[in-house]
Amino acid sequence: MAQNKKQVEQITDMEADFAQWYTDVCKKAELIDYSSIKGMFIYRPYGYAIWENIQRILDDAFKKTRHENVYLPMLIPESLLQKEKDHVEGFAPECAWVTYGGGDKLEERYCIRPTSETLFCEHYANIIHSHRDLPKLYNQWCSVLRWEKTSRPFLRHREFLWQEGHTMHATAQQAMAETERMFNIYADFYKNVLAIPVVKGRKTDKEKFSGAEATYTVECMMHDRKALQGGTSHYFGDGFARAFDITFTGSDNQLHHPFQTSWGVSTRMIAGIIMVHGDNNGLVLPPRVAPIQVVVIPVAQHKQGVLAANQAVADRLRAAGLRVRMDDSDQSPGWKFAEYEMKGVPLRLELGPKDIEKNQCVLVRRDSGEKSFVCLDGIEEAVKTMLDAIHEGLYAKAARNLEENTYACASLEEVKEKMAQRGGFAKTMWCGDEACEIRMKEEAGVSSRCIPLEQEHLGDTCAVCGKSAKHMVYWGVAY
RNA sequence: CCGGGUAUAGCGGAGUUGGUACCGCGCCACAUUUGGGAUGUGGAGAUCGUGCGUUCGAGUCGCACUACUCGGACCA
Repeated sequence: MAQNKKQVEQITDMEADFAQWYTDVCKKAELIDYSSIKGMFIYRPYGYAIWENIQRILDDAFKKTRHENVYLPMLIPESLLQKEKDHVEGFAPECAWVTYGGGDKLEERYCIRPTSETLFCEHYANIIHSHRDLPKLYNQWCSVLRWEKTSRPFLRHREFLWQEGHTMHATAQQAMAETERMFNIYADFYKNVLAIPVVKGRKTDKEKFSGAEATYTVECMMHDRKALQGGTSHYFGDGFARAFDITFTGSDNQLHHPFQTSWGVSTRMIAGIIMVHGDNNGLVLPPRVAPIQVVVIPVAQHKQGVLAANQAVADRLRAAGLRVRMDDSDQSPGWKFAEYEMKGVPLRLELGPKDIEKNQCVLVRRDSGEKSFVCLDGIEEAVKTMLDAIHEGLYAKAARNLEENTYACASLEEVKEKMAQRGGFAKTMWCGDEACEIRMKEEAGVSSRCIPLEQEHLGDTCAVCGKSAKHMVYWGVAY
């Protein structure tokens, strides 16, 4: 049987070519397919199911914090987009435009939304009149379009799926609290659902969202030690409210501008899952978003009673609330083992005649390959316990990668040298000057990832210019 | 957007000095199998990425375009 190994579609080793490994996993785990337009990807059922699980869990969290879902138009008139100067400068270069309606050229062209701040503002201006109308806590699940020059599955699409929360508040303090609250929901989601450790921090002015006063970010480290921005939460102050003339009458009977936030995560999260947890056998999915948590594989399924026994176990696990697939197709067991490993199913349950005799089954963990014989009595609890253990194991492994590849540097020279050797995150002191940030990019090839909330005192002077330091900053090469 | 590479059946490849295409896997049928990608026999599947051009004749030569891919620049 081993001789047939070469007949199987292989995944490039990540050590040999990480980018190629990533592309192979996306295609071979059947997450994605290409369409005929560059950067426009097809989310296949297995890939989309991951997104559905992410959506469901996040949406529950949003609802618990009293957010409401809405749906706004996909087209934005050019004049509306241009109302906030920084915002339009940030997004106009990558907009796609609709210029014809039917056979007629339009009087004004419409941008296909790259993000919906302007639409939300236009709407909020109509519906917010009194302090009693606040806060407004809206969220939208939709796709957005940005005409990217280069594209890669999940990492950079021209059209991608996301959620964008847009909220309005009576005071700056309330808006700031909302920015932090959603930021924390993202960080918790990464840890508790995706098993991905994050660095929580604030973006520098250079890196923050076009039009925002402050941008908070969760930064993740991939297996190749490059950074991926996992989600952002923005505080807008009242800048947009002023630009869009949104006002409300306060309890003091005076007219005020409300304060605003926006926050979002996208299908890019899936890229993070792949590159944090995956290995040379393919995808490794964290159990809480895995479309299939347990795959049940009958062994010697032609034999009397085997299928029925497998069906019974699968039914019991489903009844216990688990996502289960039983594969009774006529492929050989070995083929199925390899197939579901490539697809990253966290746990495999094998059940054959010998097991049935002993009232047991075989459980095999995807993350470690560890195999154990487990009694069928109480199998539901055993499986749940093991899925939790897998989650913890994945998190611990990713946390180790993050920790081992984050290091302090005292000078630009040191950042340059260490970054070339090992990548990862370099942490240094920084004066707060954009010029130093630009030099860091030009000479060491890294951008500032964030100013971590948890600051460390590494010294008194900026690693670039030697002037008095204001913050400790993380630097890295980002996707 | 800049630079390198690639495009032949679902996938991976071969295709000579230009003559309408071959192999392995996969797919379909049947039989034997079934605890790590099973075996045999038979069968189906391609206007060679798209468009122009050269030629009696183009998978093969030329030009353009598109897409993929790697690197860089740009960008949330």
